[in-house]
Amino acid sequence: MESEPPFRLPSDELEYAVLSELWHLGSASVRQLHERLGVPEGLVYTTTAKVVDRLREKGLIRRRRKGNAFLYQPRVAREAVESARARNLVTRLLGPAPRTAVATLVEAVDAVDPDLLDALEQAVAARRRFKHGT
Amino acid sequence: MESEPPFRLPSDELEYAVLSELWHLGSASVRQLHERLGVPEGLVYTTTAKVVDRLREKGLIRRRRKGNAFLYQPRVAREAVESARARNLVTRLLGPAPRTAVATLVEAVDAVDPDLLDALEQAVAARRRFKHGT
DNA sequence: CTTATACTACGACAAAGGTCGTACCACTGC
DNA sequence: GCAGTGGTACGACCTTTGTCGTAGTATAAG
Repeated sequence: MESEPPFRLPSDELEYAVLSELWHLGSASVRQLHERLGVPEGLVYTTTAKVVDRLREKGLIRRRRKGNAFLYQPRVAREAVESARARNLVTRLLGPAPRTAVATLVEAVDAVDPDLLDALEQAVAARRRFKHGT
Repeated sequence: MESEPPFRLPSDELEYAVLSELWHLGSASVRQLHERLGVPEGLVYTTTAKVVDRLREKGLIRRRRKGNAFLYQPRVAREAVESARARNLVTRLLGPAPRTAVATLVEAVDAVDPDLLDALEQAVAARRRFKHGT
């Protein structure tokens, strides 16, 4: 049993990237976020600002004034959002044939980075230990 | 090296579900697809038809006349699309900290169905054998 | 106080997908 | 041939996200 999370998931890449950056930095202005994410992506300042704004609408971040600007910081735990996100993606992937899908998943992980096969194995083992230890 | 796939990925749930059903059935009319997917979802017939239409626009399925209606069938291999889809999702999930993300991924899989931990482990082993054998 | 500068607020538009509704076409039975 | 039934075509609307542009606001410099 588990109640619904009190936030709306950041739906796509840019939103998620901004939120991630905020988790990383702890707190940041739109300017900072823009320099780190918007500029490399060739975006205009107000685009970044808009995304930040929408994250705020979703209750994922909060802000406080700092001089003429605002400083933003996450309002939700990284772990909570990432778990939800992962479950979301995994649920989509696993369909009516989970075992086949799992194989495809492993191949995909391997394709992205072969070293992750080890990480995957270790993570499974760790998860097992965790479950037995509880 | 690998060239881009000659199709646009089915982006979201319903589109993907319809395509999956087509893979399953081999070939089907809109009516059949609607009975299997649209009706359970409480959708109207033309909604299903529209989705089928868009899949055709994307080159994912083709059709031939059958009486007054059409029969549709997949135009792309299930494996190809599913691999691309899996890589897509995995790429999103793994970010700047892949190892952490892998752990989150494993937890998500376990959360969806504990039995899949075994499947995951086996898939990793199978993947290893496959790589070494090649 | 005035002006330049940086920042915010917010409206606008495009693309995708989901969802319908309507209008039109084809076959079937009389 | 003509009506009825079922199928297709397609336009329309809504929501979400990415993307800007513009206008207004607050601060800092002189």
